[in-house]
Amino acid sequence: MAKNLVIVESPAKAKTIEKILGKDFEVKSCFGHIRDLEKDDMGIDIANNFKPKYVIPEDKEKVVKELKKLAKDTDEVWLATDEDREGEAISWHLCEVLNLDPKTTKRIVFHEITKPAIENAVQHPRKLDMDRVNAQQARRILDRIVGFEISPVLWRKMSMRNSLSAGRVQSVAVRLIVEREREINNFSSVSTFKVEAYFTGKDINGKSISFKADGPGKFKTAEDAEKFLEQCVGAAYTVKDIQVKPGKKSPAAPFTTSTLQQEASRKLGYSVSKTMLLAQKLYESGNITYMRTDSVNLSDTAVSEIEKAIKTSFGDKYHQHRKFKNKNESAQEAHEAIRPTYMENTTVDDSDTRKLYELIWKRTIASQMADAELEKTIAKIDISTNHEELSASGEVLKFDGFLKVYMESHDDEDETEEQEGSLPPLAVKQSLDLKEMKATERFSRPAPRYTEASLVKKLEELGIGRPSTYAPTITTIQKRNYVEKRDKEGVKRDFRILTLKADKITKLTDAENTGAEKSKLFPTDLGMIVTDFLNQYFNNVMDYGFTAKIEEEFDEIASGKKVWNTMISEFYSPFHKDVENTLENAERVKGERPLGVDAASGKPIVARMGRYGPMIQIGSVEDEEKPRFAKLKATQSIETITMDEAMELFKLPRNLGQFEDTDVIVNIGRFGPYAQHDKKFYSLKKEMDPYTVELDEVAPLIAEKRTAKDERTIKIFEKEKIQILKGPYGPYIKQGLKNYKIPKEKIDNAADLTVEEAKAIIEDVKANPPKKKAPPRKKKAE
DNA sequence: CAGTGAGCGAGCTTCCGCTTGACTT
Repeated sequence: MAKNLVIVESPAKAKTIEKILGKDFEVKSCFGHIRDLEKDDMGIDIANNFKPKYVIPEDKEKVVKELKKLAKDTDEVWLATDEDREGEAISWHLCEVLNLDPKTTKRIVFHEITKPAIENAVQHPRKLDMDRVNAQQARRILDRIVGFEISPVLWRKMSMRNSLSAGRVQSVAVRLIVEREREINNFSSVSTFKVEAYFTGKDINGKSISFKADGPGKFKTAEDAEKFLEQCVGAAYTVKDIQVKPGKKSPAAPFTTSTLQQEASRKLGYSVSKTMLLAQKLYESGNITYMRTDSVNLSDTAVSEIEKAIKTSFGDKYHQHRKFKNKNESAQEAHEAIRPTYMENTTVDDSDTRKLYELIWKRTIASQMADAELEKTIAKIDISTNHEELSASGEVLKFDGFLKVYMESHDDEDETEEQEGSLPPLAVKQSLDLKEMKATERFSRPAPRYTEASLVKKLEELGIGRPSTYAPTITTIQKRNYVEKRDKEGVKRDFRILTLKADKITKLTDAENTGAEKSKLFPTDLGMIVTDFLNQYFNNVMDYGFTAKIEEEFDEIASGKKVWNTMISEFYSPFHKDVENTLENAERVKGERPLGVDAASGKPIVARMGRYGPMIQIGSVEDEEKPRFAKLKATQSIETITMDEAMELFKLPRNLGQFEDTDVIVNIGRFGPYAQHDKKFYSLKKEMDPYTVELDEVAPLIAEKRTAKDERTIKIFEKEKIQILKGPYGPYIKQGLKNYKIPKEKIDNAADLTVEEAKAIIEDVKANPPKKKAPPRKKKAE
């Protein structure tokens, strides 16, 4: 039994630290928080000054039991959880649960897992900081109050009440997406004409050259652009002036959780959850430092390792020592930036995580490298026939510096113009030959829809959410069906081009695809309706500055200037009044939008939310005739659907005619578009539009799927309703709607199974059901 | 697997942050 027990949050960290501290220290992990507010009845005694009721969650009982035992048998317990607010609270909960005296128990902290940092921490223990703990309790209690008081209001006031939720973080995240969508819907694009001139000639060395110059600003109309081109007819062009300016680019800071998620999304196309999963793997295998961090700081040991790596691989002049500071004030900096543990490992063996690792390696090494040096040249070109001038610019890289390994991407990358190339060497007063001059119509664009990663960036800027919650928050708002990630097809748009060539102007119209988006976040109708409701009744909590404001108060609690229950009480009184007022006065929300009157029946048509999602309704339930209903397509929304689009929806179900003497009927069901034939259902392929698809497309699909089904079937025992089927994990047994796993020893000759054997397997599985994730529910209705 | 759409109301849902598991039907 070791004399000292050190408790940290992460088990991977525990292993590393144990090696550093040696045999007198046993290092264990508590796996994050070990207690939380009780789930029933808020877990807060509001009348008793918001006294929290803490319980140990079921999945933490085991680790708590183990820690209790170890703590009892050891001379001294050291609390080494993270230094931030949450970490301090975890230490306090450990005191409470392990019966340690918070006034005397040793509390140590370090921001990096290096030998000097840890040894230094052990030499300078402090005591638990109760002010900081109280700031965390206030944070936790406020979040519980907001979430658990508003969510039930939604259950009462929304006509669709399936597990709706609201919270300080998630509701604001949805609001951002809803408002961006409306901004895009209300955006009217303005077109301008941009002039580009293409020149040919000889450079100062007599070499043939060609380059491009930009026109004088943008023209508002085609007429203005044409007038300018007319003015250029017969003109001579001369280089009037050449300016050369030096420039430089600096590397970005090393990765935090948020910037890692953004770059992995832009450069590798990963979702934020995929990035975090892979980063976790790299962390557990000891390849990178902790991946949930808001710090851009690198340890001194890391900095000198990086320096060494740069100097040996690239040479001394590529190194530049840098110390980055956090822009974000809400950062709590309990850890280092995300970096490779060993810089000498330029890659990893595992193919899944390799790309992400190499990204981290490059970003880290670039952050300590020299600036890239540029030379920007701007040549002004005089037009003899008018007072305007053209300008050509070029950029030359004089010294690559950090660009040798890494270039940060930007969200609007595909929308910016192509990289500027170099400009050929020109002389002042040199004359140039115009090959052609073009005025091209360009359209202004609305702000782009959020990607998962750009939403994280925005949330971080607003100080909302933490590194450990970015990915789960994005999952939650999609799971609640407030937001969905999807692609959007572009639409064709015509644009005009005026060309001046050989002193003649020609006009033509071309077409481009515009507005196509990939993996963007769209609000659902539900998301919009819930957001509008919350904005109306809970504008304080929905305010983008709300979190920043309460964070200031948490800071005051942490520095001992404010008492936590006072802060919570000041928040609670007006908030709870809002809750009661809403329960009493708010109408039940249906999200109705009238579209007009049905020409055929004279009945009103509305778009609205139904129990199963957005739909169109013709007529009302009071009418003698039942109303007609149609479900909106996945890409349509109550807010933007037109009358024509709505009427189009009533064309389903469609009878396509007969195949093998039986009708083929196409419709959209719970699982998407399908065809029905001979009492069987066949999902339509993605590219098949149920509104236009024809029989000759669907019939082969039916035939094909039928044989596929046959191939999947190994054996059928008709009477017992037992099937032996081929699944993605190999053969399995199916009886009724339930599947049963075939034992390993019989799986190779599944085709030879007899009825009796199959029955025996089913009985076996029933008697010893496969273990499921322990469902902590009390009772569940079947 | 492939329907529904009102209102009634039993019985249910819900937050944010800290950490990893145990698993395929």
